[in-house]
Amino acid sequence: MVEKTTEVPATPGTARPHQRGGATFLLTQLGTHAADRFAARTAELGVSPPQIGLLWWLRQSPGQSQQALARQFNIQPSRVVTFVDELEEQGLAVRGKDPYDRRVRTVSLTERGERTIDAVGRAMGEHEDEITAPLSADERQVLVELLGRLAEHAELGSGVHPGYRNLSPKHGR
Amino acid sequence: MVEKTTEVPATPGTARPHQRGGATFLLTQLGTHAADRFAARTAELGVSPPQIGLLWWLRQSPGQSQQALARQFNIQPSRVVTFVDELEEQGLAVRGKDPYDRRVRTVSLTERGERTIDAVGRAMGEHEDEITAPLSADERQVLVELLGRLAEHAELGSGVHPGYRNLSPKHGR
DNA sequence: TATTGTTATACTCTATAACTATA
DNA sequence: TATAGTTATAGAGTATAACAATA
Repeated sequence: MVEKTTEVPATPGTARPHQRGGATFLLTQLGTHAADRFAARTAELGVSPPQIGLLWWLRQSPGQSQQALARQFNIQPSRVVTFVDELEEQGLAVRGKDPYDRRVRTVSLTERGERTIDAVGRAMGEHEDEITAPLSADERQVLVELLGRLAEHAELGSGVHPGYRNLSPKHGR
Repeated sequence: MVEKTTEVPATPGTARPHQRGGATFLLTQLGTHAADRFAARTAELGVSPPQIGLLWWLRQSPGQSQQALARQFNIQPSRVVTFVDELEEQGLAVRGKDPYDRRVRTVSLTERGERTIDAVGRAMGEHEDEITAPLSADERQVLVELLGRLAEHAELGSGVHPGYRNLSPKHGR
């Protein structure tokens, strides 16, 4: 797969009845919007949000094995293979060999991958500015503080990626 | 399809690099979490979030044609057929005939559908309380005010359902 | 000819299970 | 026997197109 669709898939799971006002409704609405806009912005750089997650992690922890990546993002090893295949085809990452264990394939960024993730970092800054544009600096700080307390209460780890959740322990049904 | 999985599907579109602090990251994280919890809570009532959207709308606007529902939620008419099929199988809604146009099938709630959507309404209240538990009443008001301004700036309509977005005008790719 | 509802088909994404090569 | 990587298969979910009945 050389190209990859970068739109956020239709997620009926986030549907909600018509109701304004509630903080949770606004959170769902804005969270979806923010993810959409981020995907649209970074699509111009040729990378999708899940790819970005991997690139970001590889920049600070290069040479990881694919198993380590699967554990880090809590996804199936077979998905890692697909993602890394894509990144290699796009020239953003390369697989290497572990000299001590010939089973493992290490993954590192190429120079182009470095440049791309740098550009993504700049896009993230612009994205943050775009989303929080109507707020003053003080108000942004208040918002971050309130949202941070909600996240802490929800026990969302600081580095938890909603897109990489493991769906195995299904609820309901 | 008698039963329906109610988990939020894996949405790599919401993935984000490891970064705390940013308001947009928190919004995505919390929005996803809120949608997950809502789906888990209402799964006990036997309905999924997209079904809830339809039931909610049908309560206040009963007897809608399926075409009207498709326009209202900005989804394909064929999806409406599937959703209404499910609701009928679960005994939550019934199709009727339009006496003036024999092509259209109207959709209305059954008594059981009414009771279910009432229960969903109560669950929404509990859900709101759960998510905003760590905030005082004043703080909740501030949060809603700030989020409301972000939503207004993003031009998100008050009744826009992120889960029912039409994906046709694709961006990127 | 256009519209409503429906069915059929294809495509994407993902989870699971098999398979290989090493250890 | 266990583990890393890979490939193959199957299952949701959804978009698109084709179709029948009616206007």
